[in-house]
Amino acid sequence: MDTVFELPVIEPDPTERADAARNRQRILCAAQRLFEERGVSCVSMDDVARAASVGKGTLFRRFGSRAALARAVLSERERQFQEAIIRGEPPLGPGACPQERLIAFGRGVIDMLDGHVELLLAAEDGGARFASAPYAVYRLHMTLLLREAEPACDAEFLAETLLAALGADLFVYLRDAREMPLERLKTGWAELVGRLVPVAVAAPAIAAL
Amino acid sequence: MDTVFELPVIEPDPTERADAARNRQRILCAAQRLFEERGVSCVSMDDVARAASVGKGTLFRRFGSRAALARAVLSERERQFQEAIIRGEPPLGPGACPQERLIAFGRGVIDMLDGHVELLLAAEDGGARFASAPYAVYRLHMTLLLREAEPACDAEFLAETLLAALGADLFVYLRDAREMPLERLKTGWAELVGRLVPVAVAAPAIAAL
DNA sequence: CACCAAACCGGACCTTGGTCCGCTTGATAG
DNA sequence: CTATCAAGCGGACCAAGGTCCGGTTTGGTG
Repeated sequence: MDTVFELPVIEPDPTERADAARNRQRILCAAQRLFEERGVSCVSMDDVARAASVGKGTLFRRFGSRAALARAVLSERERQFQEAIIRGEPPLGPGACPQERLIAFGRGVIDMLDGHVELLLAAEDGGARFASAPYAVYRLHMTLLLREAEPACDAEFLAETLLAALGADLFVYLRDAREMPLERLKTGWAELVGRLVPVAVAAPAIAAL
Repeated sequence: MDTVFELPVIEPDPTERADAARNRQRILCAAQRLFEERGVSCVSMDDVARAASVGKGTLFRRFGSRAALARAVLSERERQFQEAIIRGEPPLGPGACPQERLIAFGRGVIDMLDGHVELLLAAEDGGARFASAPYAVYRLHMTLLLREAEPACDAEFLAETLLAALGADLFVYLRDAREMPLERLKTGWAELVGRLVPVAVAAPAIAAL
């Protein structure tokens, strides 16, 4: 029952006018630079517009919201991570047993969080999290793995709740306020997954492409 | 190893001036009324101030932020729930085995969410969630139960991640966007807990829907 | 090239959460 | 009762995300 699915690649609308494309690039570069220079939370949308020499209207026309801009800046890394999940090496990619893949997935997300919390926090702002394309991919990925490992469980629900444990807001709280070291978070994730799904005894069934 | 602890009761500062107390009441009443009438998300802080015949400065002086105001409006129900947890009847209160109490706790939270999502959403807005007094109580409660049921686990970490599964934003997404019925969420929670911690004595295994 | 409609641009403008600060008032001391 | 002054008050003000719309650009068409 393994579904074939295309990951929602962000294809750069070919009918986009030249000036629009140029402005998109300008905005993305300016945003990335400013975010690195001053920290995401210290950069306003006006700042970005000004740095990109573009009107505020243009900025919002292109990206719709601050969260979406953050996502756009992250999109390349996000794409790489998805690639590693879907076609990469085990244990992250296909080949390992579901439990191992789930654990590897969580470790990967935690690493990404550790490197780009601010950006991810901005990207998940408001209700933006659940509506985002990456979230849909992660959700599907986890659902399939859970279903494979434990056909009797409510995989969809468990996937959502497990993903909640990998949210940026929780991460920043655990890391900064509760001062839990990265390793503890990763070990904790592994423990969580380990208790939820059994280790696969033998044959890793299908390689989900 | 059950720790005695005082729940952080919100004691109404006795040194508060008469006019201050009167304004607090006015604000709380107005807020509650407006929230019910028009829905939390359709009520601005200016609206509340105006309805309470109070300056905006006063409003913020008393409650500090929108999230804090929402929490204040919720505080009575919150207090009742805490009371039920700490001194109430089993399985929510003491007396039942940890697993049963954890399941009952989740069901209770889900019921509260179902009744007051908007308010809880506002209360958890921003990073306000993890800093709130109720969160600290829930966290402690779950940590103690987990530790009791499974001394070898990282109870603190697991408590945080399990609480993430009971967040208002996730709930509203699952209920409204994913259209999962309440019963499914409760059953899912029970399944999650059931897989994480063993049953105390004789055991009805999980009845996965 | 001349023309046109659609797409795009930019910045003025709106809303809203939150801050500031000069004025007012309640409680207490004398 | 009056003096005193910290606590409280209120509304002008600010920042920042997001919207609107009149003017401009682009790219295709005759």
